[in-house]
Amino acid sequence: MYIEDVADHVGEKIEIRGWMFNKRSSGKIHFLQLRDGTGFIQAIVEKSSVDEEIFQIAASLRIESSVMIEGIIREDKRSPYGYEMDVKNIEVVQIPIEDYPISKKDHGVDFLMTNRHLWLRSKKQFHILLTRNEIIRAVREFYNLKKFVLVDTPILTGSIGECSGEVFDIEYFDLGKAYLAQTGQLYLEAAAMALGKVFNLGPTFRAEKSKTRRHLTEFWMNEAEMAYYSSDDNMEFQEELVSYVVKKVLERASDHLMAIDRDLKPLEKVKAPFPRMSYDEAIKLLQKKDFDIKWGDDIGGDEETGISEEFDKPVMVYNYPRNIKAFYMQPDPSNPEVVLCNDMLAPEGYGEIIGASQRIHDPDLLVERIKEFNLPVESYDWYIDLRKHGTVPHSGFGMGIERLVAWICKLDHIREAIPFARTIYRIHP
RNA sequence: UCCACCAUAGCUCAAUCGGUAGAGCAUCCGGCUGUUAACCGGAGGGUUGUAGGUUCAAGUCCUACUGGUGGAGCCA
Repeated sequence: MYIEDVADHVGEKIEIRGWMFNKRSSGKIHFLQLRDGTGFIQAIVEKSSVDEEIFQIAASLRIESSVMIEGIIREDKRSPYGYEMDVKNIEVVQIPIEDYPISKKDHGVDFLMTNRHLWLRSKKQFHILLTRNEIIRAVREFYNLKKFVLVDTPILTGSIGECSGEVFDIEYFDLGKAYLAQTGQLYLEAAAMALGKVFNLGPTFRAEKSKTRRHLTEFWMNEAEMAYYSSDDNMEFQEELVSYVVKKVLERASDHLMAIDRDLKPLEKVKAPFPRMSYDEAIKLLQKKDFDIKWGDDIGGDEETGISEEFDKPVMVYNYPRNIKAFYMQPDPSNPEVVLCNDMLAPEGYGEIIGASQRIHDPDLLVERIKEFNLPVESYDWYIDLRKHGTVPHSGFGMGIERLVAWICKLDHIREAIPFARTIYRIHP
């Protein structure tokens, strides 16, 4: 029997198997706070209504004792959970052999991350992880609904993906260096030519020495690639995806969000269509707001916030200068200085959650651009080859799962959006 | 890689101008039949990150190092 189901068993004697995360005692009564992974409940042990032996066992329980407790479920308005259990029997699995390091008072970031394996048991982390679970479920659901095919892209790669940032490398038998994937995009482009509309969802790795609340060295990304999609089709699809995910999370996880004091009102406004703003317009807006920025500069974190605070929905900034974007992005036919791309900026200061573009489909242009970026043409042989066999315009994007979770849960830092965060100076636990 | 900040009890923090190291929580003992980070009384718990320097005297000032945190660049 799980705690989430107790409402259906009022008046019955049931057994809960879990952990005691807190205890309060008053000499002749113990209040045991229990957790079993599905919820929380308070179990009452009264000296006058149980055997002396059971009462003594309750007295001996320490924080995080693992227990199997039998009792009768009762509705009770005094309980924050609405239900309580009158204990009849306690079977101890283990009484902890060391003090539990995570106390009821505040802790620092360093200490909590060092104890991440235990920190996961805390209430806030419980609610965040269950919300993450619903977010990922909704993402997968949306792609299935839209008849996309899941294509799992490799994590070990030979050539370097975007060749932008730093990569992790490892020795790969007699073949020299292999690299941990920074993106599955190139592989999804190949798959889109076979299957039309494809997506992936998996870990990606960036060895950049970023130390901010928005960066991890290992993070989960959802990427999609659609044959015959223009940049406009791409943007329309992204706003549908994000609207769907937020809607489903509100349906299925609003209890978790409220438990961590997430105000639901801003999320309820997240419905397609989203506002769109060209890079040109964004620069003008930022200049009007006294940012020190000119046409051709990239839009940084503070600037992103400057733009997104103008709207109460995610905003899509499109068509950036070609020089500050990746080599594979399709130039705008009406203005070759910009490329057909877009970033989606989440509201409430959370910044970029999606990076997207239409990809170059012309083989000659692609080679030209690879050379322009001083990249080794040889390592892109199969990528270029795709353009020689029935090439078509196509578009796609990557969405950062942890950034999505951080925004939806309104977290201060992305490290709480993933069970075991990998940051530049931390790989343990 | 660069910039800024932090390091004192198991945890979170205090310690005035450089002058004998403190509190809450946790732990242990005792009390309490409705507690909600329970509460009340008592006890134990310290080479102030490491190494050097200035000084009659350093947790406090200076230098280096180590570890951590936030940010820039880069990105999801």
